[in-house]
Amino acid sequence: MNEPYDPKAIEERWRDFWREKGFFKADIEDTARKFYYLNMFPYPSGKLHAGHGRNYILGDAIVRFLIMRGYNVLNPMGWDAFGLPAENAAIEQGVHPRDWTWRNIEEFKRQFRAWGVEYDWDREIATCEPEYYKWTQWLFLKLYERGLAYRAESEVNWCPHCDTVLANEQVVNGRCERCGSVVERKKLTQWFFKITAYAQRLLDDLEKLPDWPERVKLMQKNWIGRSEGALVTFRSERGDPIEVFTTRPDTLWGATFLVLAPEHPLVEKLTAPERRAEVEEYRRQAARQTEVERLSTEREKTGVFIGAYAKNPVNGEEIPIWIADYVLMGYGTGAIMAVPAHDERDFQFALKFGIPVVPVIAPPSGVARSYLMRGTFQEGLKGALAGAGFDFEEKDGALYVTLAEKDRERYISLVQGYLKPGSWTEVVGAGWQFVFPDEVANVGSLEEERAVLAKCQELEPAVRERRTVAELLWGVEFYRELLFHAEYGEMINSGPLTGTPGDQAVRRTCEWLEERGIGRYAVTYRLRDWLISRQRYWGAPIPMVHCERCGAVPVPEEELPVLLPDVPFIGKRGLADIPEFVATTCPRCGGPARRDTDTMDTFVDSAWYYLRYISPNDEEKAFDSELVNRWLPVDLYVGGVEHAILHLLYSRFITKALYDMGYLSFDEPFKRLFTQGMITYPAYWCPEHHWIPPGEVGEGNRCPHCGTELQVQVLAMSKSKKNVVPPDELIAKYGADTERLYTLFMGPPERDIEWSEEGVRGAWRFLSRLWALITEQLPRIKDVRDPVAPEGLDRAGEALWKKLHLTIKKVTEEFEGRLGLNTAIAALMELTSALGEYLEGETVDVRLVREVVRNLILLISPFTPFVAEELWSRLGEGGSVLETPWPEYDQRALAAGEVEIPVQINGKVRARLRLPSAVAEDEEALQEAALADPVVQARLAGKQVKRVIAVPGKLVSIVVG
RNA sequence: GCGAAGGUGGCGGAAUUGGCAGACGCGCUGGCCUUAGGAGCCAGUGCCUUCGGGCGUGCGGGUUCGAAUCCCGCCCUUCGCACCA
Repeated sequence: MNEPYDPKAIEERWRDFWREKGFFKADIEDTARKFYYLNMFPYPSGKLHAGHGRNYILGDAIVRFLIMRGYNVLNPMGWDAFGLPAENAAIEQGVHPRDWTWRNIEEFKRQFRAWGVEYDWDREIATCEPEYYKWTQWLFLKLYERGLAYRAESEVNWCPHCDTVLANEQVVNGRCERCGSVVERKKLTQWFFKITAYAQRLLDDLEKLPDWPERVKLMQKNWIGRSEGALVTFRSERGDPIEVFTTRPDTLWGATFLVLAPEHPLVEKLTAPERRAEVEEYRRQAARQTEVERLSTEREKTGVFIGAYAKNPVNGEEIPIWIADYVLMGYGTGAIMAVPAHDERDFQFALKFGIPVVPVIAPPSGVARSYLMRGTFQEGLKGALAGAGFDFEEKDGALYVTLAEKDRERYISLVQGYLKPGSWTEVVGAGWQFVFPDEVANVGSLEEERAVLAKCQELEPAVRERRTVAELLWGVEFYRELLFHAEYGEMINSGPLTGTPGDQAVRRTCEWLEERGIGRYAVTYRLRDWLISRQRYWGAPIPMVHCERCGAVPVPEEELPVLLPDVPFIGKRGLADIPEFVATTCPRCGGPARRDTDTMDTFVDSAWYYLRYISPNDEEKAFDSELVNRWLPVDLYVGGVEHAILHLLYSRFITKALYDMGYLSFDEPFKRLFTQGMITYPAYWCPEHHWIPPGEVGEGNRCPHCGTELQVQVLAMSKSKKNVVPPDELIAKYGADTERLYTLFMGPPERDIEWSEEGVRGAWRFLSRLWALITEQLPRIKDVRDPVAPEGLDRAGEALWKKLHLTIKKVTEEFEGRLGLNTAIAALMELTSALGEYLEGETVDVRLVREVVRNLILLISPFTPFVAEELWSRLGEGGSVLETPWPEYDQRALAAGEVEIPVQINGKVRARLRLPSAVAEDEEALQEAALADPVVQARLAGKQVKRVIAVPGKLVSIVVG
């Protein structure tokens, strides 16, 4: 028996080989055939687990492929090294965050080496080093110079546990993304980056990114949240302008109240004295509320009337002003016009607080309804309705009429004649009309609404407690679904614009408003400015000084970096707890001043790091524009979807800002983006002992500590949930190649997939088989050097030869295209099996065996580089696989030989023909061959052939009667 | 609620200008080897079957010689956003 496959014996031999040979070093000056491959750099938080492999092993395989294809590959790695966990560890364990961080970095590097994952380590960067964050600070100053960094007081998201503010993006469902605490709202003076100035370009330029996943682009699009509409100025009774934003200016005539956000600055000024106490109370309550409470969707609307009125500029109506927390200060103008007839939220609010509703848009359905209460009409109406062709139902003596809008007038005049004195009915559809025996009244304005209500109440005591017409109609179930709709439609009850069709309504109204100077077309975005201040120690200090005389003064560029003070103790307030850091002198006037004690959000560090890799040791500038412009945009950027919004949007923003400043000649940093899925694994939860490592779980899913039955969930591997598989153990048991192979084989790389120990063994078995097969053949193929051509081969040989070349094609195309490396590996497994079968045949051509073995080794080397190098060196061709060109497939393999053609009869496969490809590719010959086949003939006996469809190279389909 | 992606054997998944459904791997079954095996090797493995064949890609329709793939209508799952005016 041959030497068994023993990864321990072979892997260590190659671990330093590639590095020593310099295969992964990019030639930075030569961009003729450059490829910038980039993995999102990690936060060094502890140890790598098998789940991380999804990203790094994939990247390593791609890079090895590219190197063999002859690319000059730039493939750097670094550390997103600032951040809260380092600081927390420091506070808990008394170690300096830098020491903690570097210890983790060393561990990560050891694990990369064990995996055979290689980088150009000369370009390593760590964002926590002064040599790096000096330039993060430089970036801040550049943005400040351009007016893109500013300081403002604002309501911020405050995490009480982390003692710091959070960006909107770091608040998930009202909770801190990191620790899960409920986020509070607090007013603080903070630094912001003006990303909103780039909102439109960030949105438009998504079009320039055809090689990004649609999903990611859509998420960014939603996040930016552009909406078009109009800004319209209402006026208070005293003439204060109140600007509102609306996407539905066509509903302006239906505005029956205004709502301001509780924090709106005008509230103070406008509130009537007698309403003040209640308004103040509501505002206090709103401020106290957490995001979670405020955002809970189920919540009933709340709000208070502030005792003031505003004039609707389009029709002069006086409408009440309310405050309510469903209006957000941070979006639009913080004030809305409420059109209850055409906005669901406004409708709920109006119904609850008894505010009138006036319909101003006809529903596109063109359907109207009318309800006739029992006893309100004379006998004979039913017959008349039926005779006139109206549709109605009768229930308990009441009539429910459904009519088309065009029949409205006809219906009204008919029904009016049958109403008993003192009764009425309504027609609810495109507008609401009340039909009395003596008149027809429309609800087309607030005035008319009052009049109709008054008349009804006079006639019918039972409706006297109804506050509005809407409330009255709401009492009739039959009308409810027609009282509010949010669709576009013909404008009604809208003064001069009445009759404007729905598809022109918004545009025409905007024009009309602009002509009169009442309002104008406007666009708003959901995107807010990027809050970058953090009250923490372990981050890049914001390079600003606060001087009593000069105000906020930037630290001069030549004084950078503003170093983090080297202190043994870190307080919870970060730099603000370190007096010797705070005290400084003003760079402008020389007087006493205080340093800004905020550090920057770590997303700032990672928003530009891909530029630094080009010249990581440059002491003169952040990056070398000339070289950066040649190497970027990054050709392929690979990372997790969790960064789809934050990191990627910020990086795009910073790139555009630097482009505008003239530092860059491109304005999108990442040409192609690939988001790999996560590896999941069962996680076990004990209510008392929390997360239990899967290895410790007892019989029947019991907690090893208390015996409680555990809850099992399949979740992304993560240290915090204790459901990780450590690579060290896998490598000790199976070797790194097996882990690499399984990681890439388990499924398409973009999908989330559950880790399986059995699957790992499958990969191991395959490698063992491959090893045995090749080492057995080595003695007889080692010295063979003659090339092989398909012509001289027998049938089995030709089939294998063909398989080889189809495999080369398949693997190459997966690497170059969609990265479905799982199917590439499947193809390599097939080729291996085919080789095994060939070797068991009668005649064996050693030239062909050598050719297959040689290419098999090369093709599999990106996946399993250790075993590939080992076998390659034993094959005796010399050199490394990494300096051997990637195999090219032979075109002839696509055409040569015989093919199998299925024959369908009435849609079912009834025969398979083996035909020379020349016949299979010729439509007529193919058809003839199919009809001549004995199996087919037997099937067709006694039946009439109606039609024959021969698809060259594919199949033959016969239709019989 | 809005938006997107997806639904294929016992499991992960293959197959997309419409052309042999289930590649490859796991698991399972049987056999071999072994003192033993949670190792390895070989064979089988979509379901049903009266062994002719029939049925099968979430469900129901449709287009087509032919549909996992295209069209219409539902159901379910996952993800993102969520009072955004």
